[in-house]
Amino acid sequence: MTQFAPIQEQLAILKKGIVDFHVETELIKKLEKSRETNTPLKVKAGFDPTAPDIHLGHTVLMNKLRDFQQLGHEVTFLVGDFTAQIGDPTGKNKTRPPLSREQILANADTYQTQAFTILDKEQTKIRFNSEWFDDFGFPEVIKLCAQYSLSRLLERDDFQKRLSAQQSISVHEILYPLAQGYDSVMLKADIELGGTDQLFNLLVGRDLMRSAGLEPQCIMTVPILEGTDAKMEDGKIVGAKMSKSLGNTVGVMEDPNEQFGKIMSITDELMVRYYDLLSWKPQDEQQRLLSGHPRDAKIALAKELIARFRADTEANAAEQQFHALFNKDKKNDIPDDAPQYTMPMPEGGLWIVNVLSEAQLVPSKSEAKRQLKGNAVSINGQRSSNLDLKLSPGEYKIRVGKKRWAVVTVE
RNA sequence: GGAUGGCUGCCCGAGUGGCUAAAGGGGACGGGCUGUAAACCCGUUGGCGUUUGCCUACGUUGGUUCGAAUCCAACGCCAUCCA
Repeated sequence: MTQFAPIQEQLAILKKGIVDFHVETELIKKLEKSRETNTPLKVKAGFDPTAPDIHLGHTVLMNKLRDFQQLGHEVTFLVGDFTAQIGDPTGKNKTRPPLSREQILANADTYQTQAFTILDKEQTKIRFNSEWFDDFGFPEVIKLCAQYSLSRLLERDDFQKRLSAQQSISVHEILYPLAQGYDSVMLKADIELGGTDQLFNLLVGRDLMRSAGLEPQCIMTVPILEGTDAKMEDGKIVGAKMSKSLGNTVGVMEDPNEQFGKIMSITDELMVRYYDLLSWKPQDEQQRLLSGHPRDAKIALAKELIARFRADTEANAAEQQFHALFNKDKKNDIPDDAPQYTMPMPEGGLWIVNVLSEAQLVPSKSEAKRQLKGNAVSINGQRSSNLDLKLSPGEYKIRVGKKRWAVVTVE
């Protein structure tokens, strides 16, 4: 008896939401064999150990891996600790400082903790590609390079772009796809998953496996999630991918109140996309929510995600916090957990500009003055644009704009 | 090794001797309108001094000049081409 579901059933689940899929007939064969021998398929996904924090963008891939696991297959998390030293060419040509062994291990560790809010620990294996690359000698490098042609490597999209823009390509960059492909050889992966930007690398893996006499891996790519700042233009979502360096992420480990707020602030169109790629709710329920008030649909999404990464109670707390803060119709209230500051009063009163800057509500005194002039500052619910204001002893609830506040006690 | 072009504020980009804290755009922030959405309108966008003021800034270091982002020299970095 096999523990695996019928092929067509599995295929339907696995194909959902996939952008590129190579090659369906091969996957069907693999699934058949898996059923016959009652062995799970080996699903490979790479992870870049330079950034330990995972965000919603990464979870799109995780969600797909989870589908595999729920069907009984085995996920291998490949930590690219060796390849991290090369750096994927897609990035800007900043050379990043090489990470220490400890740093990589620490990153891999936090990464897993976060990943396991989605994935099943039992069905996940962790491997490091330094296992085989640390002792990889120059003769072997030559041998590996001999299996692929330069013209094929240069077909890669961003190499093409750089070539036609007359920008330079370093030699080590073209080795990256080979290294990643070789990982698949070593792991004997049945399937490799990645973002659509990984398609080229994944395909190289197929070729290298073939030349190594192995059955080539199947390939699936998932869409790249747009960051929270993506907007709608001409009926299309336009925006950079979610990435920490762009500051448009919602982190899995982030403060739930922040997560809630960030999700509430995305555009309505982007919300539909987020539902599509992130929600685990059944299709009909998603439809029902999306046909209602967009604000309520966003609330439901925010709660679903926070509950997934944390707990239901935290999701509810975040919702309440949100309502407490913003539903009171601009009462200029500030939350209970506002930062507290106590300041001594100098001769003649404490100047408001100093208060704002010392309470870290603004980055500089000049900025404090600007915000005052811009009518952004409220004190105990009263707007004030008085640059000369001095505070006498007492407690003040001070708010700058919508999102910055503090309680200041003047002694 | 040689030749050429470039290096300006968060980003792009104008600026070829004083009127330049540096046009314009983007982004960001703030205000209005809202659903902490979008769109739209308005304002702000180096720091410090509570005004008039001072300091720092146009790759780096020196120089010319009463005065330099702007002229000169050397160096550094990026890119392209030739070898």
